[in-house]
Amino acid sequence: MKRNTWQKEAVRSALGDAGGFVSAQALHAALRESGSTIALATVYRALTGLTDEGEADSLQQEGEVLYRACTPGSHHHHLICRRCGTTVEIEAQPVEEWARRTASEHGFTRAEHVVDIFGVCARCSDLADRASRP
Amino acid sequence: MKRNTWQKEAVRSALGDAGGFVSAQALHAALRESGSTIALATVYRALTGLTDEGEADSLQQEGEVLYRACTPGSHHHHLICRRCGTTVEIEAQPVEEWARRTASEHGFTRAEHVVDIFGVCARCSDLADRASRP
DNA sequence: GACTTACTGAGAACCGTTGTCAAAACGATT
DNA sequence: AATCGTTTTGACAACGGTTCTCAGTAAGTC
Repeated sequence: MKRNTWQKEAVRSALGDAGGFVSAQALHAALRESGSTIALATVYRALTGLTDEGEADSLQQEGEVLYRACTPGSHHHHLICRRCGTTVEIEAQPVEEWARRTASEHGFTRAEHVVDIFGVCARCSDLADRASRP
Repeated sequence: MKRNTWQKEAVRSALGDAGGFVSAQALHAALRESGSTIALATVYRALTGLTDEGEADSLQQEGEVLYRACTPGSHHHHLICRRCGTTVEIEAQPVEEWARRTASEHGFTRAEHVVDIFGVCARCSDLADRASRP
């Protein structure tokens, strides 16, 4: 039987607070920072659980996996700031259809797709501009 | 000055032969299999070089990086078989535009996107069907 | 409160990848 | 063809993120 522990709740909550995509290690550091004694392995386990249950999305970037609290049960994609990790959830029916059509046109079955946009958000763009042109 | 070695050529050629996305380790194994004495580190270095020069595309899957020989200088996406790695290059102008528009609508700049479709190709589907219903 | 058993913490282990450095070899030059 | 400066290679160590192991802890049940 599945049990509820303060550790799982702490990870869920910290992931929510993060607002964007964060690594397991960053999340662990943040939790320790705020006084928690949670172990790194537990953070990994909790994140895996959340992802399996559809409460979190994950993506790989530069050799590490990033996690984010996501609207459960909804299929969506992400617009992610490369600088600060801030993320916007996007739905795009036309892209869904395009993906399905493209796959079946080539005889592919059981198709899933990865559609993510990486950029620099308005706030980080501003900061960068001000830094380079003072 | 950049030099040409048989090792680089061997990697380029093996990557071409692979036909789909393969890992550095798999490529190294294949090369050794066919009698080459090339070192693993060299395969990694060659693949990094090819990717930098736009002769290969790469993507991350399950904690490892996969490489593929690609049409140089063309922006395209991939339709990849989860079973055998076979890959089809796809161009999709509407998706490009959608990505650009979505990013700018949310104030994001310097946007790049990742758009890949994973599925099971016709041949692998056939094989799976035959295996389960003999 | 006692019991069962899932979960946690600490560290070792794992695995893909990158760094190090002496030896090899490419390519320009003579 | 022999020499030379420099790039590249190969073998292995090191690295970093993630997973495994296992004894100890604690959630939920009776």
